[in-house]
Amino acid sequence: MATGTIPAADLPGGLDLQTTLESGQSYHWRREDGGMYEETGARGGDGWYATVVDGAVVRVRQVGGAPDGDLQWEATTDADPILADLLRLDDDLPAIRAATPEDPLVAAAFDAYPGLRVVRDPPFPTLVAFICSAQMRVARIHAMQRALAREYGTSVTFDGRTYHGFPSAEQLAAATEGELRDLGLGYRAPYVVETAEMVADGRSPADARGLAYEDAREALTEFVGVGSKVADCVLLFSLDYLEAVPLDTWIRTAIADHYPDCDRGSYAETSRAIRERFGGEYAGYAQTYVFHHLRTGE
DNA sequence: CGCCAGGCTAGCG
DNA sequence: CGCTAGCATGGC
Repeated sequence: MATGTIPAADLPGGLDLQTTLESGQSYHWRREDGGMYEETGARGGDGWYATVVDGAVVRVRQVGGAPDGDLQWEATTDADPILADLLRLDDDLPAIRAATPEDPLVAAAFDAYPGLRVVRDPPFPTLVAFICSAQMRVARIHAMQRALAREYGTSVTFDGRTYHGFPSAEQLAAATEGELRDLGLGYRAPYVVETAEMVADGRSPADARGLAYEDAREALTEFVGVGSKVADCVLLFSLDYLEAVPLDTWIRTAIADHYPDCDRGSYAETSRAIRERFGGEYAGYAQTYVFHHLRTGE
């Protein structure tokens, strides 16, 4: 078993591991202390989180408190580069904030969650998770992804425990709509099966990389169950488009309450307006802070 | 019981 | 183009 420590105090802006993993952007980590990602879950901070990437198990926790406490990890391989990638540890949070126009809501959101980072999750699992996210609460999206991993993913044993990787497109394409409905996916079940089949046939969501932002969003909507909002989530939380601002119910409420002039009617035009209001290049970062701030009730 | 949750698709004008 | 009905499920 490989182990290591990453001093979060050395990262620009630090890291809040729990908030980053439980703020509704990533659905591929599990808290090992039995926590269920309850919306009002206890904020311990000393719990382990685990994920499986390319067959490797990675377990990590933060000791000493966020945002400066050390990250301790245990894994089947060297997890330093994996964690740097998944948690975007190279992002310079103070520089990102400095590039974001400060208004009262944005300032309050940044102040409330120092060390919150946007994640960089693998493309296919992210695509499936956000197809499942339609009209669904965060805790239940987590439950769906756990069920998919348990039923269709490859199991890995590490340190005496069994972990389940998220299923590949081929594994998920072998599922039937009825099976996924039985797992509680509801009307999203056929979307997931059809998109898995598309990816198994060679069309990866990662192919959107390299396209201009709005072209990339259009390209992703070719997958079944993927509209503008889900496409923006995949672009922001997996494909490095930090300017993407997913317009979900919370952000639409924020626009109505705080930026009414940004409501231009259509998704595309409202998206442009709020993206500009949030400073363009890192607008998705501001969106992530505001989303979490509003959703946790302030 | 009604309402809501990180919306999308198909079908219409 | 834009607009809307219908769609599953569980928690409060």
